[in-house]
Amino acid sequence: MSRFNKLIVICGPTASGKTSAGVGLAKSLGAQVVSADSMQIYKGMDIATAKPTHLEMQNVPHHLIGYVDRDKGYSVASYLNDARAVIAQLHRENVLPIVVGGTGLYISSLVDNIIFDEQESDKSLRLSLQKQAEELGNEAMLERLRVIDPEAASTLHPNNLNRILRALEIYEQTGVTITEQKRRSKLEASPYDCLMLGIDYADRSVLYERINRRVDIMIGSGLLDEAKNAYEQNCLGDTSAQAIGLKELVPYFEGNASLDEAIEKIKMETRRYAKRQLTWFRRDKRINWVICDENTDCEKILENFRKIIAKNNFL
RNA sequence: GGGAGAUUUCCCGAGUGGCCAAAGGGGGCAGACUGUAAAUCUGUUGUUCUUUAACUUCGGUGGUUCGAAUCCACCAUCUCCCA
Repeated sequence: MSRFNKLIVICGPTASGKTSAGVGLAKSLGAQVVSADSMQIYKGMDIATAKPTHLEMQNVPHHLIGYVDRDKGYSVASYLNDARAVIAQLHRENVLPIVVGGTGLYISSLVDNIIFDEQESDKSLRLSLQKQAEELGNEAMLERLRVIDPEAASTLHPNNLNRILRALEIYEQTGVTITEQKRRSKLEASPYDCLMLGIDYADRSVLYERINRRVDIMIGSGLLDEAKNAYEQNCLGDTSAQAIGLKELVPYFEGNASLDEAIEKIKMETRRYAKRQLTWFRRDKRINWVICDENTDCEKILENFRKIIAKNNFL
């Protein structure tokens, strides 16, 4: 049976065990891993972004990890270009790609085959819009959007200036409203035959414990040095600077927080991030969830994955 | 031993007689999400109830008052100051 368009996705919140489950599944299927992680794409920041180590990869080829310079911007559109190319190549080689990651927007855009234009975002236009927003206020900008695109405006809260400006930016740049652009982006059917697997924990506090523990391990593995280097070299771009685990240590480096406070902050932000990921993934009804507790190990997860694959007659 | 001050809902913190289930922030929970997404933003947060509502709550006990988180007395704990 040909696998030429098959795709398995493993998603879930951070620290849920995606990486080892992905490797395990890939090994047993002769598949390869394609990361779907907006931060692991960057070079460096290995510890903060919890990139799989050489050991953890167990000789399973991993794609889209650590290949973008940290000062470079990146976006869903870039990801889709990269991921589609890698997946196409694997399909040509008759290798099953397993997309593993926690960036919901990237995953759903890939799975749903969202089409973005070539259009690059225009920095100067965005700056000028930001300036106008400062002078006129959010409401005024939202009002402006309401005139050109009432549908989009009705879904946006005045406080969400980023989205309001993005919508205005698209229109000024292309003459097409974001609503229309969204409609067009969804016209092409997905080329993939996709099975989505998710990992979650029955008890949220178990996940949070895993997160806390992992942050401690990161500290033990040298997160401080990694963050200090990034801080001193000031080498992060707008996107990579958002990574949790680096920015939270800056107050400590500058003497405005104790190390413990900074570490607590990393844990807290990671927990909150995990929660947002769950909110995103939970609404995707295609995901087949494996619900874990504190005793679930990787083998158990793999067993469940295999059951789901068999039940769906996927391979 | 003497003096001054504190104790508020998960946390911090406002509240000095009714408009207080109690501002604000944090956290928690829920949600949104198409080019920065590990970001950005929203709602909610004593209990019961669908609600107008009712009930319990502001260290403890008792009191003053039509009415107390707010006033008084005593007790407990903590902080500071003088010994």
